[in-house]
Amino acid sequence: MSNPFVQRLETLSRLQDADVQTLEELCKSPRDIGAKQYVFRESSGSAWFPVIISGWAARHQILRNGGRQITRLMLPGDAYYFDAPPDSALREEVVTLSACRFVLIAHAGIESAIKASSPIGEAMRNYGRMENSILSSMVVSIGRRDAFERMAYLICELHFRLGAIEGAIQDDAFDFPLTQDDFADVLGLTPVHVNRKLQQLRQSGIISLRSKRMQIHDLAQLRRIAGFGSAYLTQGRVLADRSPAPA
Amino acid sequence: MSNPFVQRLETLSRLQDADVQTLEELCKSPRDIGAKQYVFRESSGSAWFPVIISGWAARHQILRNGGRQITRLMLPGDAYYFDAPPDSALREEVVTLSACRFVLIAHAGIESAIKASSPIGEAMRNYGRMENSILSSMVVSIGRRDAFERMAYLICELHFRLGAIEGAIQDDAFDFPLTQDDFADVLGLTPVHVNRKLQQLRQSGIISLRSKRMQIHDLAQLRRIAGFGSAYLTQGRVLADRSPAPA
DNA sequence: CGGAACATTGACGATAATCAAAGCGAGTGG
DNA sequence: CCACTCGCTTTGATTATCGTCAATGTTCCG
Repeated sequence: MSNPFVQRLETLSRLQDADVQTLEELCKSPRDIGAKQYVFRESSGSAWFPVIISGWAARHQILRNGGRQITRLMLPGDAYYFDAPPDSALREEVVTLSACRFVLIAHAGIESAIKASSPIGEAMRNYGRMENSILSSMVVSIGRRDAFERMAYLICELHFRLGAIEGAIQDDAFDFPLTQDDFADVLGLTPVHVNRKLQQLRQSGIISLRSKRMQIHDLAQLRRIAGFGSAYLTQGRVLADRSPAPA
Repeated sequence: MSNPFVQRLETLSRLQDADVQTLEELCKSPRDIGAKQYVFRESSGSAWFPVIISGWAARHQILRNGGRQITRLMLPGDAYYFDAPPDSALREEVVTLSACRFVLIAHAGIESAIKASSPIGEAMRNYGRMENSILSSMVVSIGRRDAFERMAYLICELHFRLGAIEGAIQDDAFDFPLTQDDFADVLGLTPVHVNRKLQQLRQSGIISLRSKRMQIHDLAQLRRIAGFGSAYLTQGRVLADRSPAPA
């Protein structure tokens, strides 16, 4: 089985064999770690960034009042490359949500790889685009979808993202290591509310979730509920047209 | 007055004079456009990306039910470079919120600039980092802060971002072209609720806002309310330590 | 002056949070 | 092997933040 991070970058840009070689080189000496461990924190400095090889992790922020918001679920092949710049006050942590295997890649290492090969640079920029677009969709979900739709959306997103990872999905079922507390912290809800909405999804026969295994029974309906894959573009005119925007 | 986009990139990486030259070249022939106009939409294709030179714009998504969520306020110097990849179902639009001047930069143009000069590539990656970190903080705000704190946070963020743009802030006051409807669509609230929380901020003497001009009277308190600039790192152990995470 | 867009206010309703307790299940130690 | 425990899930009762609906006011502009 090949490295999911390298595999990911291959889908994001047309890499040469030499590029793949270089990247594989950067990913050797992986480490294993249990659930609920910190992979990356302030004390790690910013000389390396983590890449998840297997298992799930999350970026999160903790607030004064003890509130916690997960800003990004990290699946195999995901990196914390586009973290806040070193001088930023905002620095997120990376925690494992299940047992994980990960590597730390030196920023210097990837920098010189980028300098040496522009497809790698392009792949990293495209990776950034992807992250950005996921983050945007989270903003939309949390900002404008109710709890039920939001949960449906996240499940759709995970199903979609895992689909790109070989062996992660079998017959619309996949491992789902999140506790309901974690789930709540992704969705911006309370665990209690998550529990209730989860029941609702189960009782509708759309999914089942038992012992950390998510089975989607009715993907089409799940997507309909979530409004997944259908960002609606407003009716309107093209660039620099001075007509008023639609209501 | 120099180009705010080039200026921005200069702060993000150590550019050579030649780099600045190249970038200025890419930014010639700006266009002017009124408020509530589309700067970028599906029909524009993805050959160019817009950069705001003056005025405010926004990236947003529209949902089936008519809901709208702004995912990013774009201030002078902001680009829509890190948009969703061309094959993504998710494509956001860019609308102006005030009269704007902007340029369209060809992706091909910036690509070759990046190929020719690695500091430009680094600057663009750092720009992506910045976007990413703002998006993350939006997720945290919308997910875990109540309406009052959230509004305070956004004002702090804008004050901070505008501070990097020369001439944008005078004595903690700045132009604020958003209607309460726009404001609501950034915050994930209803206009009515925005109105009420705005009153609350005004009556506390912390800000005033009249005729599209925001004046911050008590920045320190605003930041306290928002929890701005204080991402709390959890207590815990360093990398790959197998000790349990704190509760 | 008239109109349209925007802001404000009030009454009411609904979604989600809070508080609290009980149930379940997997791993541990006696 | 069974009781125990700890973490997680489930349920109920209550509260509150925020949304909805609707009307009135205000400002800006042609």
